[in-house]
Amino acid sequence: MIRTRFAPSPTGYLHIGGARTALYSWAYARRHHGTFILRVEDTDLERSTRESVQAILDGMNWLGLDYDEGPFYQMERMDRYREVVQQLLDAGKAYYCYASREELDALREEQRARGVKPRYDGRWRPENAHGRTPPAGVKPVVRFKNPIDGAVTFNDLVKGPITISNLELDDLIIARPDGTPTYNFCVVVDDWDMNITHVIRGDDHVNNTPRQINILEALGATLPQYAHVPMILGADGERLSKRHGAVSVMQYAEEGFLPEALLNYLARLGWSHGDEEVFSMQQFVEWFDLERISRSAAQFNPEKLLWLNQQYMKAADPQRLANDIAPRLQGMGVDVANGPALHEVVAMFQERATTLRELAEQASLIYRAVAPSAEVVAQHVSEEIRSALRELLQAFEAIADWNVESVTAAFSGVLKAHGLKMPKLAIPLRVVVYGTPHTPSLYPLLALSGKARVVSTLGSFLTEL
RNA sequence: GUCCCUAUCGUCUAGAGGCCUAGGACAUCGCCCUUUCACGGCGGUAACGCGGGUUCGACUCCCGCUGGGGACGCCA
Repeated sequence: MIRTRFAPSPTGYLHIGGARTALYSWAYARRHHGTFILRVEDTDLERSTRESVQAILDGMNWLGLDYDEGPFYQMERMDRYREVVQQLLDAGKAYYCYASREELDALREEQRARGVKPRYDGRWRPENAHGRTPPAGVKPVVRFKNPIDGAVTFNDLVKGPITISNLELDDLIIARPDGTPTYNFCVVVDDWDMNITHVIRGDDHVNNTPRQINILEALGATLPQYAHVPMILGADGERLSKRHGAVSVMQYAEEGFLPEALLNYLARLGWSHGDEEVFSMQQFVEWFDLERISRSAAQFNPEKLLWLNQQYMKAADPQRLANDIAPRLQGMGVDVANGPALHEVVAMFQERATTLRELAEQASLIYRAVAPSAEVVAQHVSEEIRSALRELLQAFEAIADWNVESVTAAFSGVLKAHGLKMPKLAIPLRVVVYGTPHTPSLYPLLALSGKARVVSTLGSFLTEL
């Protein structure tokens, strides 16, 4: 039975790198009918916040990444960690270290200056410290007794075999003077207790893996399989940060991206199934395979995400999109009640918008008049056109049954009377009624807008001057 | 600095020694469609980092170099 987990620390928002890791972990469990667990690593009291926990939960929820167990919180498992620390101490696999921070800082500095890797030198290891008496009044940390020779090799499911010599490792601190456990230790105990079979996590944990394996072995635990997925870089190839724009998943929600589009993009960023580009989560789960994850970091490409989002927007059910943008329109102060049904408006605009935000803005034109700027008017509406528009207004006013046919007939009549080609009159009319020369196909648009709206906007424009 | 990982168009990638005249997608450029803007259709530009091996034959395997990323906390 496959058991995977996503273990974020609540020190910020769910960012897209974390979201992709969660997605892969989730998909792997789903693919194999296993269990997906959410675990919140909140042992850093300085930086962990309730808001961050909520933000992560919101992000997972918005993406539809549902978990079968959890969320578990490490802060609630303190007793268990202390118990295991004691177990290691009793077994002689961990020991107390009295070295002060200053002492360790000096050691590190000296090692760095010598051009070697900074490591704890094992000065309080029992075999080195015999006869030495602990300094009075110092509360010790607990260190894990890492093997001093040999090497740790594990077969990473995405990167292949990785070997790290124990010479590179040192005796890491597993408990602070106050007894609280540290990260690498909590992870080990949790993965062990939760029977995690596949640890799927970010690339930045590769170097932690041999340490964790050594502890797991000291505990006599069965080792999980590891799969380290590469990082996501910003569009400039640098590590993703705030200055790259949106890094939080919920920010994409606000900007009007569809969760399935983001999911599809993230799935395809660093993983592939032949030439497939647009696919549902159901298909993704069927295809997903850790071996197909690429081994190097990928750059985030906002343009492609936008394109994908548009693909999903075009294919989406208009009613669903209408529900999605209704709150946005309300927020913009647009009253939809007195106009045509929102889903009909959406159907007319959905293939022209790349995001829900854009769709809302475009749809709003149907419900409220936006006066064109004087510049735009000057550019598109000449005196000659103005007289044609007056005639058009009269023709429109005369229409009893306002629909595509009657609007077309009225418009064509004026066109013919003035010897004008379609765009000559269509563009000025767009500008006057909708405030912009760029709109969907004119006749259906006018028909949908309704006689009252068209006639009043056109009428007030013509009487203003 | 030390260790680990990594390397195909600008970007995401396909490629499991001959199928490669290196394919797809985004972006970009051009043409078509057209009632504007989009959508859509067609086409173009564009890549195997470098040097050594191995082999009859390397994008594919090995080594080195270089580039990129990561780790080296009483953070997670």
